[in-house]
Amino acid sequence: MANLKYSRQRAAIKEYLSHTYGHPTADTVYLHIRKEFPNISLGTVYRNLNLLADMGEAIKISTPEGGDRFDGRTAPHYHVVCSRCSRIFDLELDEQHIHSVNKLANCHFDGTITSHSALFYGICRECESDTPHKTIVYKTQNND
Amino acid sequence: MANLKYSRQRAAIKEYLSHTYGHPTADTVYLHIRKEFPNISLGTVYRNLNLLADMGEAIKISTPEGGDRFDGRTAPHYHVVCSRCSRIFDLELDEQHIHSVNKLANCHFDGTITSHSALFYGICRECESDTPHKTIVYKTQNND
DNA sequence: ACTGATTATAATAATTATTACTATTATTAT
DNA sequence: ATAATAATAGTAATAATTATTATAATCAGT
Repeated sequence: MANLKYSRQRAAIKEYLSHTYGHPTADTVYLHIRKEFPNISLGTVYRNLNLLADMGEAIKISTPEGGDRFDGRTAPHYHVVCSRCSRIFDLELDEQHIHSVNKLANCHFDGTITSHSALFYGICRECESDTPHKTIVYKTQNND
Repeated sequence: MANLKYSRQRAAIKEYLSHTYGHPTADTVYLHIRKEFPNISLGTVYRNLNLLADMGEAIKISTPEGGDRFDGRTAPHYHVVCSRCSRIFDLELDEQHIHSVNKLANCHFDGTITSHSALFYGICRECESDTPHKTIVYKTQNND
């Protein structure tokens, strides 16, 4: 197996991830780390983000729109993506609930389930406030 | 508003989606539809898959590895991706459970939650049985 | 059925997101 | 300090998806 060697770039990326709550894309991480390492390359950012995710020191979030996002908070938790502003928020749920869902899923699957991720869709408070009089389409049953 | 016009290509795509359980990628759909429409273009497949998803007549599934997948089964349900063969399976769960999770999430989010998707990770029965020497399945696999 | 308006298509080009390659540099064990 | 090895920057390449455009299919009104 490849032996892991320390690098200041990776340390900076991990440090940045652990202090931001914005669930940044690789490109966003790149733009921030460049302040400290002006010559860092985007490939290095990608490699280290994936490395951290593989080691369980970060989480990779895939959404139907846009590129993958990364989260330095590794304790199991869910995410909400706002359908208006596309920002991603943490959902504060009992961790016990997440484990029980894994168990429940295991009972209904022919194989072995190890983990899961959940992505919720909705409108964040800020976006709700921005357009208070707009018809809320997502709550109607029929679309026309 | 854009008026939707019938197209035989879109009808064939929807028909194919509703009869396959393989959660195909756009490329897989393309390869199948080409049997009936040898001149169909991949762009047409993408446009119609996204159109169907936007209309709620299909579901788009994003996974950390590989391209998006599509599912003609629109009733709320979860998915399991096998970490070995990368195939995606439906998870048979009580639909009531899915609704209750939305409610629970709403109580813990500052905003309004409308829906969610969940992707489980694990090993399918087939891969569990096959032990060490497993065929490598690439992300562009053709499964139906 | 014919005509015109509009949408969809095929073919291709372009874009976006990500990974691969390689010569050089940084880290670490001896 | 030296040597071995992993990581990096810079760049090229790939994969997935979207945009463009001229032509064809659909459909509403005669």
